[in-house]
Amino acid sequence: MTGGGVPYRPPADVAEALRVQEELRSRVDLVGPGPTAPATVAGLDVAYAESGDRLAAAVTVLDAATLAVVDEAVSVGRPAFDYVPGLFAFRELPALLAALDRLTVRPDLLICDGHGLAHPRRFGLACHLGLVTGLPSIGVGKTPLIGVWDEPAPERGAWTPLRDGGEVVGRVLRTRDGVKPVFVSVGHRMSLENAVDRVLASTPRYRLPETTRTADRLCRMALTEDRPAAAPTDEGDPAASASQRAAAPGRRRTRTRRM
DNA sequence: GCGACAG
DNA sequence: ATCTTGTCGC
Repeated sequence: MTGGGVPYRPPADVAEALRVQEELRSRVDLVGPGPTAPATVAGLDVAYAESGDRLAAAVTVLDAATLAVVDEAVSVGRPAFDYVPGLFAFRELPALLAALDRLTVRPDLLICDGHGLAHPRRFGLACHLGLVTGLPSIGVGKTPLIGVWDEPAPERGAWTPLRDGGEVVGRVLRTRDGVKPVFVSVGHRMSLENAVDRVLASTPRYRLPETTRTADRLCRMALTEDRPAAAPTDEGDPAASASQRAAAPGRRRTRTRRM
């Protein structure tokens, strides 16, 4: 599933990570325009354990028309890099790529949980993921990383340009009446206009795209199901036995793999 | 120099 | 990201 793009190279330190971004940024396709009527759309998200030393990455593939989940995969592992704003992708990419590798279908579009072009070096997670997979990708951030903008009108579909250093790097988009807007930017092989259309098409009811929501639920569940055995509990404690039941490694229809 | 800073 | 209590609204 990962094939088709540039090989992923894990950086050893911050200096190397910065070099990788500077080198790859020019290879991003900012023309697109990308699929206008994709058959499938994938959502990607990562959940962390409280300790912060474990994470689960999930990919869900949805029928773009019905938004029903048609495929999904998870990968459990450890953060691959320290969290540094701007270098965030190196932390989650290995796990996300492992999950993508386990899909049985190659999605037509990737909707990422994080920014694309709206990044200090114009190479956020969505760009990196698009380039490595070779797939069209969009970045949808819940909070800003860079840029200035005006508040969009309160109606769903309203937007204002997100600007940084004199250039438009994305759009601040209202996906639902009266809710906090999201930050949409191009990842790879997509036009900004089409990216916004695809985000709205995958956001029929809630603030975030259904793709992101299904992936979010999946990785959270994987983190719980794959957790080490719980400490001994009292026999008659209903709450304790309930939590054990939930954490018990039972049925698992999703392809999960430890990294 | 000081603060901000995707998840 | 994750930890958190209540609260407002459909």
